[in-house]
Amino acid sequence: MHITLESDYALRIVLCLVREKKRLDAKTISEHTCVTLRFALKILRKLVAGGIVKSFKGTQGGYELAKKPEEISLKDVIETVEGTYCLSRCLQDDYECSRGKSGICCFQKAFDEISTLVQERLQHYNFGMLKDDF
Amino acid sequence: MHITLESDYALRIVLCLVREKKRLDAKTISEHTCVTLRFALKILRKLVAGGIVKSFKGTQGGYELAKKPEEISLKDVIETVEGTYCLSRCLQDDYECSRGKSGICCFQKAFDEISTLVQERLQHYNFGMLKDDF
DNA sequence: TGAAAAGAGTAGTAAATTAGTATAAATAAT
DNA sequence: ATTATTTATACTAATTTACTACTCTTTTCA
Ligand code: SF4
Ligand code: SF4
Repeated sequence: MHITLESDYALRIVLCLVREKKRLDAKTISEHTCVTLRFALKILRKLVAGGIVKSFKGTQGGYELAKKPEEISLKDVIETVEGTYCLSRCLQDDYECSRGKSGICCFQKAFDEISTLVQERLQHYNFGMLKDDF
Repeated sequence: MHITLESDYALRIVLCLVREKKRLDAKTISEHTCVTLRFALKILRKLVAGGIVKSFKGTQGGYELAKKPEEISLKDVIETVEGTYCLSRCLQDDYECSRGKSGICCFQKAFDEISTLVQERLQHYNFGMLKDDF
């Protein structure tokens, strides 16, 4: 939902793979990104499940990008890690507003509009654009 | 920083005052908004400190708006409760990125641009516009 | 063929933040 | 003076975030 440290780590990890341009093992990625090995492994699993990176087991294993840098947006990475972005938890499917009234409220409409805007902007930035100026 | 339940409650409280158009005590506000009395009192104090509502002590005391509805934006209320809005904690003044490198990073630049956009939109919506369709 | 080097999966814990409460003090109206 | 109200500080509980531990599986290559 929100952008947490975990998303930030995920972005760093993807950028690391973009820049090194070769298969890297989790330990190397961890060192390059200042994310602990265990946490990096956990995040990498999400990125694999999300189709952003490919993994290879065994000796000489590691991780590679599954797509071209310009095909990976900030939104792709963040939403793979956090789920759909939204400005307020009110917009989450399972959230039930404690105020008794039914129907859509004015705040919700505003939050929804803004969330869409944020998603569009996050979609706009991709790793093809970003790779050269970290 | 983010929009939490507390901000949401604050918005409901302000809208309640906008719609009732008269002095209300905390208990009444609490009932109208489905926010517990104690928590509503706490939020009301922040709104008073932020110049959005005025308080009156003693018998027949309570709270009134300190400004016209159209002069109160969603941003005013949210930032009074949460502090300056930002998309990622990276943008907070005191945050220190754990990655060793210095300088501004590409993600930070994107986050900053998007945060500004969100703030502009939150500023755009005010209680003059919203009061009639809750 | 089996040891070593990787990642996968599940569960757990610790830290931080959010949400909410309790209590005592101050103030204003009557 | 009494009562109805807000103010202030401190506290606790619940939830979420951040991170770790342990065990299992897969792959490579001597
Ligand atoms: S934005 Fe409206 S519907 Fe959503 S939680 Fe707040 S009051 Fe409820
Ligand atoms: S956005 Fe960049 S500077 Fe900010 S926390 Fe992430 S890596 Fe660090």
